[in-house]
Amino acid sequence: MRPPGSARGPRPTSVARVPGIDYDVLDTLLGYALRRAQIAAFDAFYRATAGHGITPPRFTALVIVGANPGLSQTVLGRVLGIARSGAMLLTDWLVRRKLAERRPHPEDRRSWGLFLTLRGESLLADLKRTVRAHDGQLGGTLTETQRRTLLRLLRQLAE
Amino acid sequence: MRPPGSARGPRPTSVARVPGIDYDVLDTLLGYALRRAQIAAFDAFYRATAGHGITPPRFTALVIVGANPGLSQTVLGRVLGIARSGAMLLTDWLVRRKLAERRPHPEDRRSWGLFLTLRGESLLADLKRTVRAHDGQLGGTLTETQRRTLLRLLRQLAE
DNA sequence: CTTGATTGTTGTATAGCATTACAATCCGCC
DNA sequence: GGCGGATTGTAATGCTATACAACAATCAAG
Repeated sequence: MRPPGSARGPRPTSVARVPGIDYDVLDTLLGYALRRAQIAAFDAFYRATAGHGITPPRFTALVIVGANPGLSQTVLGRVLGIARSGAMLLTDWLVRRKLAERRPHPEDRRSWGLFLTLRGESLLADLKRTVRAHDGQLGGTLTETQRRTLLRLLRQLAE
Repeated sequence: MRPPGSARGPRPTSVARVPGIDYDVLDTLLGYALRRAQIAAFDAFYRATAGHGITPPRFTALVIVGANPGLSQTVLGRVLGIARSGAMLLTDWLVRRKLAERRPHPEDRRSWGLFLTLRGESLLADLKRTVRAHDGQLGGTLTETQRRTLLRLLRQLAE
């Protein structure tokens, strides 16, 4: 049984193929291959951040706030592709964990500037290391060249 | 206002990069590139299936049932990587839309065999065409060779 | 025939969003 | 300088897609 408030994070979905099943057209679709690959990536991410309650959007938020101190919640939401209300909930979570803080924006009294706390900086540094390590292992069977090719093609795909 | 039961499907998340933002380490992570690419792929899928209320898992379910008639809900769940209860809800949706039906399994009175209806077969044929077309356009700027390379690398990544 | 596993089902809970509405504030224009 | 429209954060509400646990019916193995 899971204590409701504990840092647990989501459970990774299985990526294993079921033997004896015909996957038909799915095997020719980029979209489906992307989904499977992303499940594997999520699995690696989950292992890297186990126990911290960190999810991909939360990690992204930490990185973005860390690299762009003082940005507003609205901008954070746009970066993450979520609504303002969602960006606020996400920020609430970071603030509650004392990883980030809202400071009054010097030039706009409607908005906050977001900053990492020392604790946030430190956690982010740790996370960057482990996430990068697990992301590297992700292409376990991929050579460094293949990895770079994949990265380039993915980026090109997303325009 | 959305009529609750209408076929509407989820809204695609934006994939656009926000100018003036430093994405820091994210740009070196396969996991992040995968996420962005998948958003683009989902967008293409959404356009392909607009108005049918079809989501990726539903499409996958249609394809799998179509190519493996008579399979059970439990197996369908395993293929999709979801719990049995979820597979049941998904099946309920297909049955309600008269796209699939449950027939008593000849050898196991606990389970159902899943089959597409004629309507399901026909919709699936349509969907395969449009989804494949949009999936092809997905790599708009990708050459056919690049597309095949990407597919191969993605498959290798997911083992 | 009994014991343990499996299947579908139901009920309950949760996370993660969206949508809408609102007050405070900003900005451009008269 | 003041007014109207846009923008910001926030709150309230709701939905969707999942999970998990518990249950009866059924199967399978000894």
